[in-house]
Amino acid sequence: MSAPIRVRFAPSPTGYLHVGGARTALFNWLFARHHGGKFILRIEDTDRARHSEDAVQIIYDGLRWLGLDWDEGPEIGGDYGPYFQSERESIYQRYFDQLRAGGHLYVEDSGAWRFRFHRELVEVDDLICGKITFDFGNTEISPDMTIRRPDGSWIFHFVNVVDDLEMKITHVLRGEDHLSNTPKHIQLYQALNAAPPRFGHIPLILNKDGSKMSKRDQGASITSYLEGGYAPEAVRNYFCLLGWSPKDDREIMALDEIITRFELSNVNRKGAHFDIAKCDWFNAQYIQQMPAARYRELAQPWLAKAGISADPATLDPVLALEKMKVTHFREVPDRVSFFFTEDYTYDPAAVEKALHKPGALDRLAQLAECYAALEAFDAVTLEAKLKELATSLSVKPAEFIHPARVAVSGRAVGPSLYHMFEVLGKERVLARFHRTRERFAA
RNA sequence: GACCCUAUCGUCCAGUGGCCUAGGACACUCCCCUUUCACGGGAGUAACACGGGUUCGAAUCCCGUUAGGGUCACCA
Repeated sequence: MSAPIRVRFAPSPTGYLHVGGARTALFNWLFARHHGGKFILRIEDTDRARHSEDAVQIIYDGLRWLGLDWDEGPEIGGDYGPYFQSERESIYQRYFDQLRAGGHLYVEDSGAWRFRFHRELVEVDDLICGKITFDFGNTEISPDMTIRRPDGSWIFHFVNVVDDLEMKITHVLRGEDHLSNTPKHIQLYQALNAAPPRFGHIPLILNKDGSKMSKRDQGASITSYLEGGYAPEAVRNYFCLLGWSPKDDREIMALDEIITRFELSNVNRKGAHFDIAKCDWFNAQYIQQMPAARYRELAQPWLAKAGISADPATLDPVLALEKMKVTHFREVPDRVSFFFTEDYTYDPAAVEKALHKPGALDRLAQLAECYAALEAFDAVTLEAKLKELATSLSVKPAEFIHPARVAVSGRAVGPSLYHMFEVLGKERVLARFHRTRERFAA
């Protein structure tokens, strides 16, 4: 309890960051932040052939996008580096020699080094799963494990333990897939005359149907969220609730509240099935509640990609119009594109239904005339005037509304008509009415 | 195959022996709001895997079965 808490996320640079890995990183980060401890990032690149700059970058990008800043690790430094296993050769050699001197190792004919595992009962006191006893007493196959290949390179189990030891990791929070390896890791610590850290195994994330989540499955890769138009705060909130619960019915929670309430004892032991629909709901909720500046910030890259750029004063009123309807930021450009060009396209079905109706173009002319006389051009006035006009001509407001919507946006669906008018402004609205009448006359 | 973990609505969670004719959320259906599309509000469908115990009483404790997952690599 007295030693400062140190946890780590130790991914292998495989070219993508799996949602399960990200969630493991998140829980480690939450645990560290909750206890005022350190969160360390270590890159496990012993398999040198697979190491690439891009692969490492994907990990950094994913973690940073989720807001998981590391206190020690690549690009940050720290007192226990280097933080790439490929650069820790001399450390491994030292521990290897210690193990060898202690008589814990033997060589195979191939030249591979194996660690001699004691065939006994090993108890793991897991922070999440509780006390678990592994019986290696009468197992048929050898529990011994290779720790070094004939070519001198190191195997995961060994370097992982050595690094956790060297980096003074106090709590190892990792995926449940490592639970069965834990007794072996514990024996490695014992052979090294070191006290093992505390372990906590987090249940895995599966597909919604319960199958294992692989790279291609929807939502499996963190990159897919960056590219899918998600707000990181929303995705992070959803991930927090995958396997952890505050034990009341709160779901949308500020990060501070989650940090305060995050306890390992509240982490579930059951594997979670991933549901992208709920993740989408979180995203929509966050977007709805988002301040205009943040909303603009997240929408801007998507707008830029669609060739739309404008200053905040112009952008914000337009963006506000559709904010309540957006689920993913990628939808934004299409929803607002007609505000930024006079060359917007007309949806044929909408034209057929609203403009090719007998008298539709006349309604447009009448409404234009009415609006042209207006001083104020705000939504409230616009609505009142349109309804007044309809009443005076004894027609339904819809007779005006539908043609006007298509005239001004080219589509049958969109923002509230009057607010759309207001944002567009009198001049552009009247011009669009006029242009539409000319274009679809006769 | 051996060892280990798990088991409440389709999904995520609540429930730690009586407050449970099992609660919330997503999704789905219907209604209201809205002369667009959404948001929002309301209602509804829907679960304690099975079998034995323990107990006055079990979703909650124990055992077994079944099912799912994981590990047994010179992958991490």
